Amino acid sequence: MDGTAPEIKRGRKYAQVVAGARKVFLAEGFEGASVDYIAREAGVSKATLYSYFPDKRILFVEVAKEECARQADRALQVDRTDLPVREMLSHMAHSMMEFLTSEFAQRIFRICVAESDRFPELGQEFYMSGPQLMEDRLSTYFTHAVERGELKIDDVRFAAQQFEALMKADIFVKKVFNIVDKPEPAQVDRVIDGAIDTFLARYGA
Amino acid sequence: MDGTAPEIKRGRKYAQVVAGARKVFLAEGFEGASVDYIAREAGVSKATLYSYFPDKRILFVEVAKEECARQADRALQVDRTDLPVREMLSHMAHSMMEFLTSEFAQRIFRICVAESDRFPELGQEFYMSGPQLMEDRLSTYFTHAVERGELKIDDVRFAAQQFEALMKADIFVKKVFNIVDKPEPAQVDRVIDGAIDTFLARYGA
DNA sequence: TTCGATCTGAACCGATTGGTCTAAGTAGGG
DNA sequence: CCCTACTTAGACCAATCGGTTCAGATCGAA
Repeated sequence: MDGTAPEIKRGRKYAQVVAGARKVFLAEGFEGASVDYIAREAGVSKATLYSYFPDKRILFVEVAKEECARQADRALQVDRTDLPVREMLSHMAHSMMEFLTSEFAQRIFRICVAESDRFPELGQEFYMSGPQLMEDRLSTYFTHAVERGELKIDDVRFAAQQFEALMKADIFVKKVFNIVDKPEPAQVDRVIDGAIDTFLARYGA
Repeated sequence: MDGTAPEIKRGRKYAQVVAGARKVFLAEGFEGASVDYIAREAGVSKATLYSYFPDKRILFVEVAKEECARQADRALQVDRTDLPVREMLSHMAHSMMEFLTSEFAQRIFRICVAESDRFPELGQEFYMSGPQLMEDRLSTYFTHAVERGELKIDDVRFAAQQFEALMKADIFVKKVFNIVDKPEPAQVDRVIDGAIDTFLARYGA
C-alpha cells in the first residue's frame, strides 16, 4: 500500500526505476523525458531500466496509470457525512479545490490531456480514477441525502457531474492556462460558495 | 478577414507556410510536427520557411495564437437577444456545445493545455480568445437581461463563468479523455437543459 | 565460498531532429 | 530584357533520441 515498496519485486531496483520515471515524466511529459535522464535520475543503468520495461511507452503508461489511480483516493474523500448538507458540501469542496489547484493535479491533468490521443487508455484511466471516482462518491452521498429529504435530485449522477463542473469555474481554468499562479483565498471562497449556492438553488430541499 | 490571404505579404509564399504549419501543428502538436513535414505539406522549401520564421517555436506561437483568436469569434456568437431568456440560453448553449465538442476545438484545447507551460503566452492567448471572450459576451447579455428584470444576478461575470462551467459537465470531459467519440444527441440535450435549469434556478427572476 | 541472478557503465547503432548553406531557378516590375 | 528579390532542392551538420550489447562488478542465498 506504500507504493515505494511494491510486493511484486521483479528485481532489486524495480522501485527505483518507477520512482525516477514518475519524477521525470511528471516534470517533463512523455516526449520531454529522455530515457537516459530517467535512468540517471533513478540511480540505475539504462540496461536495468530496459530489463524491466522493454519500451519507453510501456514505462510511461505504467507510471501514469499508477499515478492516476493514486491521485483521487488521497484527496477526494467524501467523509463527514454527518454534517448538514451545506457544511458537508463546503467541507468537501474545499479539499476538492485544494487538490484541483495543486501543482501535482495540474501536472497530471496536463499530461493526460496532452497524451490521451497517443495513449487512449491513459485518458480513460485518468477519467475513471479522477472525475468518475468523484462522481461515484458524490452520487452515493447524494442518494443518502435524498433519502433523508435533505436534497431533491432526480438524476443523482448528473447532479454530481454538475457539482464537479461548477467547482472548475474561474480558478481551475485560469490555473490551467497560466493566468494565475496562486489563487487568492478570498476568490477560492467565492467560487466554492458560489458553486454551493447554485447547486442548492437547483437541488436543495 | 479571410485568413488565407493576409494583407501583410512579406513574400509570395507566406500564406502557404502558415497554412501548412496550421494543418500540421493541429494534427501533430508542437513536438510531433517536424519542420520538414510542415515544409512539404505547405508546398514550400525549408529555406523559404526559415526565411519567414527563424525558429520553429516562433512559427508555432504565431500559428497557434492566430488560431486561438479566430476560434471563438466564429462559433461563440451571442445573437438573438430578442428571444426570451430560456430560449436565448438554449440557442446559445447549442452552438456553444457544438463548438466545444468539435474536433477542431478539442485539438486546439489539447495543444494549448499541453504547451501552455512551454509557451506561457499561448495559454493566456487561448484563455482570452476563448473562455474570456465568451464571458464578455455572456456578461453583456446578462447585464441587459438583469436590467429588463429577466434575471437576478449580483456578479454578472461570475455567473457567466458558472454557465460556461456547467456547459462542460459530462460530455466535454468525456470527449477530452476519449471516453466517447460522438456524443448522443439525447445526452447533449440533457446536459444543455440541465445546465439551463440549474442556472435559472439560481439566477432566474 | 560459491553460484546464478541482477546490475553496471559505456560504447555503440540507426534514425530523426532543428537548423544552415549553396548554387541554380523563377517571377515580375521597370 | 534585365535586375532584384524571392524560391528552390537537397546536401549537410551537430545533437539527441530510443534502444542494444557486452564484459565485468555486485548482490543474496545456500
